[in-house]
Amino acid sequence: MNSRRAKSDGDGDRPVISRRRISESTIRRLSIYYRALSALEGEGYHTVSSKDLARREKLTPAQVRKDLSFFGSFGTRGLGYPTKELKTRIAAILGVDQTWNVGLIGAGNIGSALVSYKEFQKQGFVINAIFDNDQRKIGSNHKGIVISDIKDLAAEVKKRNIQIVVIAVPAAAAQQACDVAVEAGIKAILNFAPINLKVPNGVTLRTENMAMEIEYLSFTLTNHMRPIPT
Amino acid sequence: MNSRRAKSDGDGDRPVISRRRISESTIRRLSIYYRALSALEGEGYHTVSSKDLARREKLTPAQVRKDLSFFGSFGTRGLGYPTKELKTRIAAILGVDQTWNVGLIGAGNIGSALVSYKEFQKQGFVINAIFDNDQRKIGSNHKGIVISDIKDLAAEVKKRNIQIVVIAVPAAAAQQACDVAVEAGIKAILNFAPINLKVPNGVTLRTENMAMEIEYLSFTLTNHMRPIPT
DNA sequence: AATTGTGAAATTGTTCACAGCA
DNA sequence: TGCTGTGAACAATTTCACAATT
Repeated sequence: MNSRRAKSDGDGDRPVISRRRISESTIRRLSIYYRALSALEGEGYHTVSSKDLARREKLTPAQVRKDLSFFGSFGTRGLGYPTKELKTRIAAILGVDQTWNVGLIGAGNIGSALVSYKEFQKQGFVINAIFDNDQRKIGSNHKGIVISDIKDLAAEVKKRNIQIVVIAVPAAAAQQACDVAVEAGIKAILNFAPINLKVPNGVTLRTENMAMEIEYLSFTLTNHMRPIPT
Repeated sequence: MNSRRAKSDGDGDRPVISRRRISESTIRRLSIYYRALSALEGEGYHTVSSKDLARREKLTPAQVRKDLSFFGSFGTRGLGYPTKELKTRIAAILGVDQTWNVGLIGAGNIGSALVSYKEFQKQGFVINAIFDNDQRKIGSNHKGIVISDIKDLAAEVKKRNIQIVVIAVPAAAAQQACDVAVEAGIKAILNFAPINLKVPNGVTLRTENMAMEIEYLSFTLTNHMRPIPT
């Protein structure tokens, strides 16, 4: 049943997920499936086929099945996937079946927007600490969260068991903020500054570069191109 | 020197850029090179090699050369690329050598943050219209830009020659906002709502999904994985 | 001596196509 | 019959490796 052939991945044992390295695109699509399943569940579908998911998200059915197959066999031949259960499984794979404590560095425009961003909260990402280096902001209260001095980051990370740090400071200050987070033992960083940060091995960094996306649009407009299907 | 050699798109001749389809990843990296070159120029480098660029952005030299080669031969063997000129060339390719008029739909948290986002302005993306459907917001002034009723979007698009629309409304309202933009003739849309929007052929849509990025982090933390190099 | 530009090779990712099951 | 799960075929992307050039 569980076609999981435990595999060794270098040396020791290796988990569930593996033998083959899961690609970044597969993980991204898992997020997509998760959101689609939430919607489908709300629409009353008890069962969903790879075709349904594919049509809804503009992918191919084979792609959906292949992605899911890396993690196990969740479907029933002839029937499809049980909506609710598949959603639960994907939530477990993505780790959104738990709460993550998130620290935010930077209480500026983007930072403020993120504190109110519903989608984070809905998925269990709870911002419970905000850091800044502006003395005028420190000590003040933002949506019920006190803004701390970035100097106290390590202490707060420990005290509040913060696992993820979001960087929302200007580009010039971003590497320093990143270093502070790494120094405090953080292993996952989401960066909104338009700059390539350096992190040591073992720390996962994702950079959300909004300028890059709008430049892509400008490229297609400039070159009269048909959009490259995403 | 607008090096844009007009091209027909389907049968006839094909431009500079092309004959081979430029991949999305190449375009993204062009944005990266552009930013790196701006920095290098500021640091006083007159010349830069593919190796320099690669090291700086954690890519391979071959990748840099291959990407650039799709658009022409900008370098000198033995020497490298002229920093300033390469930057100018890439700016022309990306279309950031001109000003783009951007309309923003949604005057909420994310929308407000975008209006103040320096990186957009720096690259020539000027938000000069804001739309909302909340009567309390309409008519008020946000950073010098009057908030208009979304009903007037088509008229404003025409009047202000708006070429790009940014959607920053809740997921439930996003498709409708998108339809309005498409109806007004917009060909490039940047969407911040966590939902897969439908657009007709000929319209380029990019979706910036912040939840997806943080879920990726949660995945790596959950699975004790080494980060997949980006 | 150094570095580009680029075919060819290697790798990675996607789609096909079909056996296996419900 | 319908749809999953998956190896094999195919396609796209990246890296290699080297001739060309300064």
